[in-house]
Amino acid sequence: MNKGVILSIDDDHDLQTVVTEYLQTDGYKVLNAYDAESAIKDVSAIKPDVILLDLVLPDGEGLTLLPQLKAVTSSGVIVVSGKSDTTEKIICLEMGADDYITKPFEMRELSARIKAVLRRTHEQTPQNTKSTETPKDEIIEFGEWVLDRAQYQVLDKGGQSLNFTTGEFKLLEALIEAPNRALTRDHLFDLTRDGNFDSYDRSIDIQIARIRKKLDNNDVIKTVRGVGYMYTPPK
Amino acid sequence: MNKGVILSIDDDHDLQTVVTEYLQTDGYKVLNAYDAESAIKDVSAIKPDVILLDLVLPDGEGLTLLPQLKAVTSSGVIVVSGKSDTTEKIICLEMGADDYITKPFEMRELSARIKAVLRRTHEQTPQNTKSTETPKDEIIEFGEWVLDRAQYQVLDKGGQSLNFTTGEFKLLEALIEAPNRALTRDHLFDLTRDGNFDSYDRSIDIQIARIRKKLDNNDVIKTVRGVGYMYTPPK
DNA sequence: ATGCTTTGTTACAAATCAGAAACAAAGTTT
DNA sequence: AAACTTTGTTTCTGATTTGTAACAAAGCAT
Repeated sequence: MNKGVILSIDDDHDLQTVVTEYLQTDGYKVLNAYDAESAIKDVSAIKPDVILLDLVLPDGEGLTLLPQLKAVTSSGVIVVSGKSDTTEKIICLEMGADDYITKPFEMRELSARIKAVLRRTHEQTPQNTKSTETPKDEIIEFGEWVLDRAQYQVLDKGGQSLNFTTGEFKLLEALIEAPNRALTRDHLFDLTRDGNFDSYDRSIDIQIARIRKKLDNNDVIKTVRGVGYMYTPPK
Repeated sequence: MNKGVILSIDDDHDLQTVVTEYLQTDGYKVLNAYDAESAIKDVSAIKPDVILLDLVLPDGEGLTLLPQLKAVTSSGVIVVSGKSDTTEKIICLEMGADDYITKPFEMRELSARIKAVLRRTHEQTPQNTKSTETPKDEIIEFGEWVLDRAQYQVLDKGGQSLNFTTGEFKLLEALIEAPNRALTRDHLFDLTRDGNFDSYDRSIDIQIARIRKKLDNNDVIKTVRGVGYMYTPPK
């Protein structure tokens, strides 16, 4: 079985080995590149289905490689980065990356993401049905607001931006993705940031308060005492 | 808070001690096993949420234990190994391990991985005590009421919330999950809170009384004299 | 019945929880 | 470096939740 061709561009040979072996047993053909120059060559030669791009490359910034790659091929690109920095993530996604994964990651997660990217990139090109269809909702409307995932923004229906910070955005997104379900602070913490949650941490509470304020103190986010918070679709 | 039950299978008693103490202060219940035989017994008896499996065990290879464990339970398994060998790691993951950690490791890392595994395994099987019923038993109807686990609420059939506190909710949930079975106060205490139950503690009684009141003094919760309480499905 | 034990009820006190505000720390931009 | 943004900490406060104590009621045995 060949599920697809993957080009892994990474300076870190150990990681390369692990990733390659795993993905091969998982049914993919895997090719390796260790620097930008050979990567570009490989890409135009073989047109892989998915490209794994580590941002730390020997011959310069991997970030500059991203647009070059997108120029030569329509492959899906998953950026691999050591930083779990959200702004970098956004930059990458804006530059055309299809997904973003931070080290250290688990092979299964990588595999799942590859599968997802493959599905998305292949959905766009099978015949000409309707190219307007998006696999995942980029925009979620709720009440008088709109959550725009493409731009990481929350807007009111007039199109006015509500100046959500990234942290606030992610938290709201996490809540909205599980409507009518009470999520613990611990869980919300997990979903929106790295690190460990300890029970005296009130930061989620604060952020909820800030979100509520920006949403005009509407009660879309209910507090579930002793548990956490819950989003309830308005109207 | 009880975040979950962990079974640590390890020959190395010193490591066991350190790990156990740390995880307990971290909010988990931790059980120990020192060889394959007792491990299997323990697993089928208690169905832990996560299993820590050290590959070096006295009575043979721990690796052969892995599939046996997966056969008896759906617990997440984290393999602990002295070798940082990648192929071994892959083998473990292919055999069904959910994660892999190499010695020496930091407690915080272990904790983070446990949390991640818990999250994943619980996403797959959300509270599946009865595996024969619907996979998502988020809502349990009983008599004229509904127990909604997603929202941590008890409602009447009209959809009106009965304002259960989280403590009351958990207690009712514990009872309902074991219908027609008398549960001791001790057990109920264990199921719903942390700390030690002492025999003069009447708090369970009080909470039962409050639940009954909110359920309109119906007799869904029967008292079993000298033992504790029992939920009997109405109608 | 008569004690004795167990459970239910009530009132009250203690503990816990979440919101708000003010402030501090960290990260960005200029 | 200075100004600004974003995020987290601390403290205070009111409200809810929970536990304790005392007593009443019910169950059980003789």
